Amino acid sequence: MARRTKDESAQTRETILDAAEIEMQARGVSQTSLNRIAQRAQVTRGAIYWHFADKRALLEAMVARTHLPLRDLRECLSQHIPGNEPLWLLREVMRHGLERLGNDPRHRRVCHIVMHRCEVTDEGHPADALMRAMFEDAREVILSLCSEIDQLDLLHPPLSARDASDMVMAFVAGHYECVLRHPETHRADRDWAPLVDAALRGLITEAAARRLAREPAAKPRELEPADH
Amino acid sequence: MARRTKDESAQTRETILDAAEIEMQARGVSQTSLNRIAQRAQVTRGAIYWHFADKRALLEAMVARTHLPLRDLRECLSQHIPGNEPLWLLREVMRHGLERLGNDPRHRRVCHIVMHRCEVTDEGHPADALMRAMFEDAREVILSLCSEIDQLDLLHPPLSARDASDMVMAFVAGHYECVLRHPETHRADRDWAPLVDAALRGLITEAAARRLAREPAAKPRELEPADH
DNA sequence: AAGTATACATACATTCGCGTATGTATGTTC
DNA sequence: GAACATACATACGCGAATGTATGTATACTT
Repeated sequence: MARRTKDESAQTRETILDAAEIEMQARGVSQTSLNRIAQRAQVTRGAIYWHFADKRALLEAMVARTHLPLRDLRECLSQHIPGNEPLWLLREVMRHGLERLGNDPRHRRVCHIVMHRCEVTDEGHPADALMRAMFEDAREVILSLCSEIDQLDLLHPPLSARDASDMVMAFVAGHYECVLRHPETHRADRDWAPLVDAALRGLITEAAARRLAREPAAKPRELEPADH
Repeated sequence: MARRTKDESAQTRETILDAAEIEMQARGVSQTSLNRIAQRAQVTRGAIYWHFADKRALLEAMVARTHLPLRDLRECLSQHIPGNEPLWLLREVMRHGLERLGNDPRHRRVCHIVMHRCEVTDEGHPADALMRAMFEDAREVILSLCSEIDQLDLLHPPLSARDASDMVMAFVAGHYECVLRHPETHRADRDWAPLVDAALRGLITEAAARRLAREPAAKPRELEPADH
């Protein structure tokens, strides 16, 4: 068989990406041959080389398919925070970032691959560049929120906005690490709210913490995962 | 040349491990051929196969060379905590775990390799088993400390000992992640004390937090990195 | 209805790294 | 000092994965 219709071709492309996700999650990127991916996708390597230049491009497409810039998340969430207060916004961003681990299996798989199933080299792996882009994107949003919080004098001394940002980044990254690498002991579908509150509580003044505890944030509507 | 003396042989072994550390950190485990390691160590692959069964065994030896069980760290630190109070002990464990990133370059390199330069497969990479062992070892110590803290009624409601343990693990893992993966923005030689205090502050009651703030823990003597 | 571009499948050449088998010179033992 | 074990170096065979070149049937264009 050959020359399917355009829709079917696009479908083939998705099938290949799905197969790559599953195989790479199980065996690691470098241990997953294009042949294995082709077999799972019920095609030959020829099809893969038709749609993607090489394994690197395949990986990039895989990540791009699920990548939701945090900037957009902030935009979206900010519409649901009364008064747009940065502390409440930050709480929602953190909570949503962690809940996505349990809600969005594709995000979870891709993060798993990019974080643990893929070697980083000094010349820069394809996925590494994307990791860094995502990290920088998140850091920019979080640092700006922390700066706003700092300007409201809500940070617990002697913490700076930069310190708070580092803490939040490490908090999220650490829980991603635990959940993805040790799923048997760390479940993703837990209630993250108490942990987010505990993390924030350490960063802000006692007064701010008490206000935060009194006002459990309004739950925003569910966000649809980025389809692109 | 052949048949060096026993000391020289041991020296060769160390040289190979050093070379493996450097190469694997730069290129990733699977992208580092034994040939490259041999070249850097000024030997041939024959020498490597004499000292190690295969690449897996080489990696294991590399990790074993720097692995310091957290259990031992706790033992060691507990001698310097007056009254052996679990909250202060936990603070020292966290602080020391992070400071080791800046102090012990070998530990830092090996952690970098095991966390980011090495693919995890489902059947279990050699380094993965060691990662899990280290993680479990740390979790056991930290969870037991959190349980003690919980029994003293120092945990902020509604947190359980398990919650607190998860938070501490994520805190440390997250900062390891940030420092190792993004060294240009996250330095390891910073002062970790304020961040450790902030993390703990969110986990414990306000009263306990105030007591902790009043008593900056006695700095224990430096620990020598695990040799052998 | 014919021609062309598309969407693959098939076949081939090349490279590369691993493991092992074997060679060899030197320390060590008796 | 002869025999043996050690600590490597050298050489070989192998499989596996990659990239490319080519074949081919079908959709789309005119």
